[in-house]
Amino acid sequence: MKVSPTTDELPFLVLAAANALVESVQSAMAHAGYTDLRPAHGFAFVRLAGAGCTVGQLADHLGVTKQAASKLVDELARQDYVARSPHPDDGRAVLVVLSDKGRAATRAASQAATDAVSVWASALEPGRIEQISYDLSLLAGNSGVRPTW
Amino acid sequence: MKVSPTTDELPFLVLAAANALVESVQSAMAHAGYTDLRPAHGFAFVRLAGAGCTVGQLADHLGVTKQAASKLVDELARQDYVARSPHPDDGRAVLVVLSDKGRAATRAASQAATDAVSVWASALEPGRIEQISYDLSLLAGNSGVRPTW
DNA sequence: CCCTTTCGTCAACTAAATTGACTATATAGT
DNA sequence: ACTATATAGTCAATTTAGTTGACGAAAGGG
Repeated sequence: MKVSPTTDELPFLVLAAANALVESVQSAMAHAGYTDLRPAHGFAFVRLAGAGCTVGQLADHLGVTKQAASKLVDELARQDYVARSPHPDDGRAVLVVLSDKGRAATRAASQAATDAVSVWASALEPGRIEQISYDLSLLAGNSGVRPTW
Repeated sequence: MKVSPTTDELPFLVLAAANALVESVQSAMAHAGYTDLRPAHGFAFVRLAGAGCTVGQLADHLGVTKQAASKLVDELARQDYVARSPHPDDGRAVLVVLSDKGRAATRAASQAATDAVSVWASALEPGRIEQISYDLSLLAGNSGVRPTW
């Protein structure tokens, strides 16, 4: 099958764009004083926002084992970003919830991400963003946000 | 600043699209029998294709230390994907070049990536790909392809 | 020629995941 | 109600992919 030269570069562009985005958020967070948070923590916050979730659900979201998720929660709890609370419906389970500090960090990260794409969006023709969102959602399928590599 | 709901999801879409792409290539490679290669190796092949490069150049390309790159080359050499040859111009340097097997793997990976975006492209309106390439290149800036997280 | 820098590798250590084993709780079958 | 099995989470040991530090060999500039 014949493809345009552009098509060949596209995989690299998608990768590079994702990197640029994460680096931008990471840099903004570091600048805001959150030097003890890595991107993986940000991905966890996404799932924890709202009512929180169990360790197992967090593990599924991140695409790692329950043990790894448990360690991540340990870390975040030690730094006061989250708290473990007993699960109301299941005595075995642990409900992990964001603390005030955790919610503040989540807001900062979310804002940083929105800023990054806003700057980008302003460099594009109006309406292009909606197109791109739709197009990317086709490529994304049901993949999670967490890179497994 | 006010942003559309779409803008908020965009960061996740970009990440998910990148993941889907890498997973697709990885899966195709595994299916083709390359079960001993990880995405990091693929990123190395990109740089090695053509005349090859030194360990230091590879390290720069991958965004890791020279020591880490040296280990990666060890691994690839043990599996016969690359060979170390003396550098023609610099007695200290090592020129790392792809073997026949390495070139075959590189072609397979490249084809898998092209296939993935081709399938995607065929689901989009004609001409949209060129727009997306341009738009993504703005977001990508000069970021490399290798995630540092 | 030295003196300094650069290229690559060896070694030891670290970070973040894995697999395996175990306890406590929940749930299904009889 | 009682036993059997499955599930949630954690502890421990191991693996993996990277790091920092130290070094020898070759290059290059006073």
